[in-house]
Amino acid sequence: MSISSTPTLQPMLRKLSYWGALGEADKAAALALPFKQKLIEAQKYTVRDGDQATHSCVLLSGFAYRHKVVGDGSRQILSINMKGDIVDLQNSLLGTADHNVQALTQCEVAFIPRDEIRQIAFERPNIGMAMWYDTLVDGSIFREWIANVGRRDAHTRMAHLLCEFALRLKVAGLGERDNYVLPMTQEQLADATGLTPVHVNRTLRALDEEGLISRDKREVRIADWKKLAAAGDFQSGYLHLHEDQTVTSEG
Amino acid sequence: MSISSTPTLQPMLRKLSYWGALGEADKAAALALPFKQKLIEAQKYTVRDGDQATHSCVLLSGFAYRHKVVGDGSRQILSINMKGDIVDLQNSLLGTADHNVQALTQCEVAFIPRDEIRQIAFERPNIGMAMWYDTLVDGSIFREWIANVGRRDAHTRMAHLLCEFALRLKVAGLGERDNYVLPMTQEQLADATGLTPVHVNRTLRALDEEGLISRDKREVRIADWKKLAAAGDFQSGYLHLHEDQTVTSEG
DNA sequence: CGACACGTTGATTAGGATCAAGAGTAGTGG
DNA sequence: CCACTACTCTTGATCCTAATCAACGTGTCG
Repeated sequence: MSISSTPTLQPMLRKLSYWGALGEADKAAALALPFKQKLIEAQKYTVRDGDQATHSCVLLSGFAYRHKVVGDGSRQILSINMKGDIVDLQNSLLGTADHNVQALTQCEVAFIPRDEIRQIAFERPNIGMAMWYDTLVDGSIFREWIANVGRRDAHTRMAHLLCEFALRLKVAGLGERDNYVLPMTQEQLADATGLTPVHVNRTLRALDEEGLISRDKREVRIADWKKLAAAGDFQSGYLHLHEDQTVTSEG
Repeated sequence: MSISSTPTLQPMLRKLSYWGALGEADKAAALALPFKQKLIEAQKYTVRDGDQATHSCVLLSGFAYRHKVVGDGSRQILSINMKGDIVDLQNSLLGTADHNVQALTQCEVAFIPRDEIRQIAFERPNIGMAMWYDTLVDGSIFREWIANVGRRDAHTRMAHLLCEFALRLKVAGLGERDNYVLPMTQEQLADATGLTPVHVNRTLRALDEEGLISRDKREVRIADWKKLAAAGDFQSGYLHLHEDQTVTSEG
């Protein structure tokens, strides 16, 4: 199953270290966690709503997303996950998955047994706190998304999403704040924003025509960060990033 | 500051015990946590977006809600909290509050220092896991709310909210599943569902006229649970309740 | 009894959904 | 190598759900 020559949980460690300082012993213990690595094709599920989860998935490369399907068959995307994310720490600790996890692009995923996660979390409080913190930041982003789909109009909503991606991709080392590739179709953007694909298309065009962004395929170029952040009612506090990365209203 | 003759964190302990078995020593340690008790009047804030949080609030009685205010001034309610809830474990652990916490009714609130929470969580893994679990269930409810405001129409959305309250109030020992008092104005229901007060009013009337619920002031009576759950696309899994309380589609 | 918050209802508007169709673009197989 | 296919993106026309605007009723409390 292993793909790369030196499979490693390094991306996860990077993320955890971001949330809280870890000692050398912590880092060694985290890297020593047992895992199975798999290559997941785009569109494949790694977790399905209702599954009894026994493992957590760490994204080593690629993008994944979590979503729910409601009664009439329409889909709501709940979050986008990228390199280093411990996708689904939630599902695995809660036992029963309450949503789906699906590969957005081809992904390398490390599966870590649930019990190993629990154990290291309590044997090594620094790691435990970083993991808890990670799930709390996840929760914070969910709250922002509730406000986004609940109370912002389509134009503001899209601008907000583009700003969030910009910062998160930058922090993950996957792009520049003002220039990145969005690995999603407009249909997926629609499912993330609670809009229709047609309206996403028009909203993006509007943002483009206003000079806030420019697009080439799925590459997004942010012409004026301050203006886009203002248009998107975006304040980065909810991402709980370190100060030097909270480039919200400043250049 | 103490109000009742025997101030106690018992409601919090009840909630934590619900998520995971605690030993006698765990329970004693939890009840021995230092706290300041205050009586909070309805509409008063206990936490404001942006605050540097130093304490967690435990609701000993009454109802509170968490919300965000977006750029155009409109408000999105993120969750309703009730007796026993450790409102804002998130904000206090993350350090900076990313949303507001406001009393819905008059509340008795116990404020526990943040460091005491962290300490007990790692000294007593059972308690730590229960707290983590609690924040994870919170996250699960947020995810469901994203789907609710993002992809369900007003009728379904309201029915879903009424079902959620029914179960949560019952589990908290504050009402019957088929008959409870909803301590919210229609304006607040609107802010929870991403609708307008006028449309909430009409939607409630529609549910009433269809015979799914009946109302008297703010008392809600659910005429036919199965029908309401079906109308609300409600499946209780996301609440992560124990099996005997997952009365979703059955009687 | 007056003030005020909350609930209710009607009339009209608007933001976004839906329906429909054509234009890239990439992959596939003969 | 090119036709075929399928997916994504784009645009136009129309419809509909929920928002907005407005007014009145009801209950409560000082």
